[in-house]
Amino acid sequence: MPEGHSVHRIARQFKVNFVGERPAVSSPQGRFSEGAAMIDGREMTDARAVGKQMFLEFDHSDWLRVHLGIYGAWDFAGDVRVDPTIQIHGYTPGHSKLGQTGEYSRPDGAVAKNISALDRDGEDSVTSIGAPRRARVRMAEQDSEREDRRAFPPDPVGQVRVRLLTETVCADLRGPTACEVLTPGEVDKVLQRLGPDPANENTPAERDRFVDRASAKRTAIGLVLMDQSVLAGIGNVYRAELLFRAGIDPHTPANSIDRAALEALWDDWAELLDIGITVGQMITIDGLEGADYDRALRERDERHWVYKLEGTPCKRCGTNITLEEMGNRKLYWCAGCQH
DNA sequence: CATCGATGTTGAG
DNA sequence: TCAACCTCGATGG
Repeated sequence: MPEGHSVHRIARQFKVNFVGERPAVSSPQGRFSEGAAMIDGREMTDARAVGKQMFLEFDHSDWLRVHLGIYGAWDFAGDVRVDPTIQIHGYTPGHSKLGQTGEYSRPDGAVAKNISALDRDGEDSVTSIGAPRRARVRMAEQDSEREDRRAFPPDPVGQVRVRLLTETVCADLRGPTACEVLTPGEVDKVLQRLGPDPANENTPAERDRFVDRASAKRTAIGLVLMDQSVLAGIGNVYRAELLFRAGIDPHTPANSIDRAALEALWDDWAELLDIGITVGQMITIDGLEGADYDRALRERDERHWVYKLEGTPCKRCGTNITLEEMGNRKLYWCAGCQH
């Protein structure tokens, strides 16, 4: 799925295109007709992401909670506005770059240099930022933007669980694991079961919350990082890549890891997440520039250290990358680099 | 064109 | 522990 970064991107798209509007809400597929009727025509007053969950608020009271699960996706259509803080890459024939992103500044004031490579004209790598334009924008595991010549609003394609529709924009949800209307109290209950999310609050206190929860567990750190009640938003890709970057063996019991090392994990996660939100790709190899960076945008193998690279030599030490099962998921790591 | 597998979670057993 | 959820790109014949 979409790990945490995608959900933050989608929430930003809702902020820009729907908050302040009174969308018509329906369930073309029918499986969410009752819930849709509860929020139909009401004003969307907030859009938030916490970990992998998104919450859309209506009339400052009820919330639509959406979890994309492993293959859920949102499709935006119509005159779609792209949030100025995010980039969307995709093949868009004849579509020149609409905006310059320049260097990308992080909340701490530092500048992530490898992002600046985006300001170049690319044949099939396009940075899309700017005014609303007629487009189809898919927000899922892999975001994309295409021209859209269909009439507006488009006929629902496939099983659309929810459609939100304003005069100018349409958002279709398909394949979610969760889609329900909640009261504020019910939302609180969900949030209580979620750990901190550095994209919402990256403070020493929040970092301590993570470190406290993690160091209370003797479970393998590879499992703890996937536990959404410890740290919200990490999935299978970021887990593998974060542990490689930290040089930590995924089997290490969390409670045997230094506080300082756990703090460093939080900091690194905050940084990777930030890049993921901005770029729309899980770029977990640092310092790529120019053609290398462009290649990383297109090819998964070029942006990761270990994920789905089993059997190939580690890019750092040459040891073959290991694949094993951990917690019903595939775990990729380098026995040469991670101890 | 059929089949597989996935960046996730829930809930039955 | 494992199937179900229900989508779709990648893979193979």
